[in-house]
Amino acid sequence: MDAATGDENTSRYSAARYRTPDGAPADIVIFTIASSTRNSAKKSLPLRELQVMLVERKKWPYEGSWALPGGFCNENESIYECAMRELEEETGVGGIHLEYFNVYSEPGRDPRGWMISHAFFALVNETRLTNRRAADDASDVRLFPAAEALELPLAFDHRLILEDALERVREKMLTTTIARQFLPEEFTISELYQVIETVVPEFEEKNFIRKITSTQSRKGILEEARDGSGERKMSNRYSQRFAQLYRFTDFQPKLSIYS
Amino acid sequence: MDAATGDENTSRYSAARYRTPDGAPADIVIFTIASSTRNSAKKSLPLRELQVMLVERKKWPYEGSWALPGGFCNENESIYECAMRELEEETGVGGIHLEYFNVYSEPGRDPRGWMISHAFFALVNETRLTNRRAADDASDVRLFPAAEALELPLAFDHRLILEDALERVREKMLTTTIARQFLPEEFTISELYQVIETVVPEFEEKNFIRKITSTQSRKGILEEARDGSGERKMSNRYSQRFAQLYRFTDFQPKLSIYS
DNA sequence: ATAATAGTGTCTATTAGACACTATGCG
DNA sequence: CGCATAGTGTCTAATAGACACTATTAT
Repeated sequence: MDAATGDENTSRYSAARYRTPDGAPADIVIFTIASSTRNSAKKSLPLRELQVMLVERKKWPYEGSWALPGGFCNENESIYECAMRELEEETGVGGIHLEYFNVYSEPGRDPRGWMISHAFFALVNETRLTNRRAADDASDVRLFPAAEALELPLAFDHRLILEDALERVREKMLTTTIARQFLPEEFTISELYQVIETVVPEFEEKNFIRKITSTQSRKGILEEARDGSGERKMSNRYSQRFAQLYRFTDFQPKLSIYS
Repeated sequence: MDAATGDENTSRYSAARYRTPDGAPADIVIFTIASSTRNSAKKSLPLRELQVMLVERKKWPYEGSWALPGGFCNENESIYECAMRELEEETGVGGIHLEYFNVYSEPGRDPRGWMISHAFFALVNETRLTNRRAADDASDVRLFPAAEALELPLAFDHRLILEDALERVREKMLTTTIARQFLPEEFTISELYQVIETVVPEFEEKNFIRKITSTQSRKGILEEARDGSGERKMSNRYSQRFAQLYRFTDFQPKLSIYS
């Protein structure tokens, strides 16, 4: 029941009579995939690495530590709006895939008081981040390789939050089409494969092209990119031979263990 | 960043300087499947119905309305512990599958003030609820058919929470083995099918027995129940002919759209 | 020619999916 | 016998999965 207990003698609830939380922060785990071109003689696929955005704290507590971006919710906004606002304020990134995934409420998790934190994750194409970072040159905001971030002494319970976010993103990567968040509108099968592999290292599908293109049950999620005159669009960005470009459809497959 | 903005002049954060939430409630959506025997001449499968537990509010606000069970979090417990405690206090049910699924924070959702509510769902075998309800005869706690509950003028935004919970449970029913929460340890394929159907009305698998028993990719989740001497256990609870009993294994299949 | 990626041919065992059929046991 | 559930036979088309093979093209 959405009511406090123990106020038998009055008809009206008053928050003043109870110990209430000292704040409702949102923390945001921003993932991106950084690409770096291999210096090989021939054209080749870039090296890709999963990275996460951290900010350096300027104040007590955890002054000087790296932390997830985030901030406190105001009374006139929802937690989701709070997360969007803070993301925009701290990274300049807006209008992106932002997903709520967990609450963190262990007593003592924040030395400032009783703070129940709400965690979101976001997947951002690296171009949107690099542009922004170049713009305001914020030296206290940095991208870290995910593996490296997990080794840092992060502020609060942000290491736990990051671990949970990673687990969730890996699951989502395989069960939904969020891979599109890391990819351009049109992409090659190799790029898609690489993105999945970058987020989920144990992912392996031999004959991936076969499955993705010719399997009845899966092919609904992708379609061949075509130009105005209906010709199939190709790219030789990463290879000598031209490769078919694909795009995600709006179809979201429903998975079931009872198939 | 997990810190409030605008306190440049002090090194220490103080919650007293900010507007803070007036409470952090947890709301719990308790689902059960009620079985009722059909009065037919022969043995037959029971009728099953998805039900949800509601409590009648005794106080302002929404006095007299039906609401989800729940209550306020204390400073010395996590939201999860709060939900477990409230569930135990209000229904006597403990040690069950309880899962966090969303936060509700729209400004104005609670007339008592700024309340950010945390929603859990629980799946409970009906025997655990009927026993309990018989015990304390709480007339202000009732099970409603899910469809009926959605038509009631529920307190707060509990209708929205219930809708979201239903959606989540339906998804989970098809992608995880939570069906086990509604079933006895050992069950027949028909029972399993019926449970899935009850929660997800559009579920339909012809040849369900075939798939569940002989499909390589799916058969890992179930195993035949056997007695001490290795004989296969059968049941004629619902039919003249004996049916094989099954049990869930500990295997949780990993689903993927890229299969 | 070679590197690096893109894509095809071909084979076998397994699966999906349909639908009709048999099995059980009791009132 | 007929009811209600349990389960099998049999067929076809589709699929998975492996592996070797060919294709493309700038350097």
